Amino acid sequence: MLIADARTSYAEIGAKVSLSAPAVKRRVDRLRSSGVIKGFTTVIEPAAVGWTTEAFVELFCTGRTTPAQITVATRRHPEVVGAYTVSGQADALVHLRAADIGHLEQALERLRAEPFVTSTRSMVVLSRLVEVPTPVPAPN
Amino acid sequence: MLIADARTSYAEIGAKVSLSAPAVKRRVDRLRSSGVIKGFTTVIEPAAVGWTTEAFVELFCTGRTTPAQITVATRRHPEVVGAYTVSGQADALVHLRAADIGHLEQALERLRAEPFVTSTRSMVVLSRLVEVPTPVPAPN
DNA sequence: CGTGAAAAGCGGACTTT
DNA sequence: AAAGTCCGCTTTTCACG
Repeated sequence: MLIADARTSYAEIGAKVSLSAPAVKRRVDRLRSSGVIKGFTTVIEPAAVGWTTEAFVELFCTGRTTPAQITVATRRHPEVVGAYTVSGQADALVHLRAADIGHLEQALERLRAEPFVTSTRSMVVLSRLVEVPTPVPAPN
Repeated sequence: MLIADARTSYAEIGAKVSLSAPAVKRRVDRLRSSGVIKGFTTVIEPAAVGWTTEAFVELFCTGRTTPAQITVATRRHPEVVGAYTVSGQADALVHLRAADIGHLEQALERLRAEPFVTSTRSMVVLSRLVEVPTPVPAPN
């Protein structure tokens, strides 16, 4: 219920699971401190705040590039909203969000300038078909 | 502030921006109805709920495959947490989350069985380096 | 947009199971 | 160890100016 709406009251959750509001709060607190719940966020429509362009970029890196290096490098670029080391030909996959194509090009140029990047392969997103904010665990 | 913590009180936000709590609520309500704010969610650690494997899969499709077709097909698979039509060799990029490699293999098999899929190219995620839940608009 | 007031929700302390 | 109850305090949400 908190995935569907992070502002759901403890009493309302309690009504669904037959628990008192304080009991629900204690459980949520426990989920937070045990790291299951990482936090509560707001889902924004990127286009509504001027971010209309999105791309996935495969990174090909020099022989001894560590994941840590890629992490610190990609974090420097505000356009990076996701980065993963992957199996396959590429070493990493980077998810970029930019204001427009010009901005994307510029961000990509900066990314390619990183010393360990040997080449890249870009996929510009034409349309977002599906995007689940949080993976919902299968209900029992 | 609601991106950083969706449960921040209106009074606290108001203190930061010099506005009364009701004024903040009215603005948030307006952002919701205008579609800027799509909702409030909880960020879960997938591994904590048993989803330890992740992959990005490029989809190569038959000549006349529509985005709508890909949308309905991918939505049928609960492992799909993201899907995008893209420029480049591939027609679409699909983000999958599964319990383990076996589950991922099975999900991939099901995806490949879709009639319009001619071939796929998978990148299994080795480690998640960066993941921003919501793209934070640059502060002025 | 601010104010003030009513209703709802939160988060302790304490008791019970 | 975890749930329930009680209760003061905060937050939400409304009507009004």
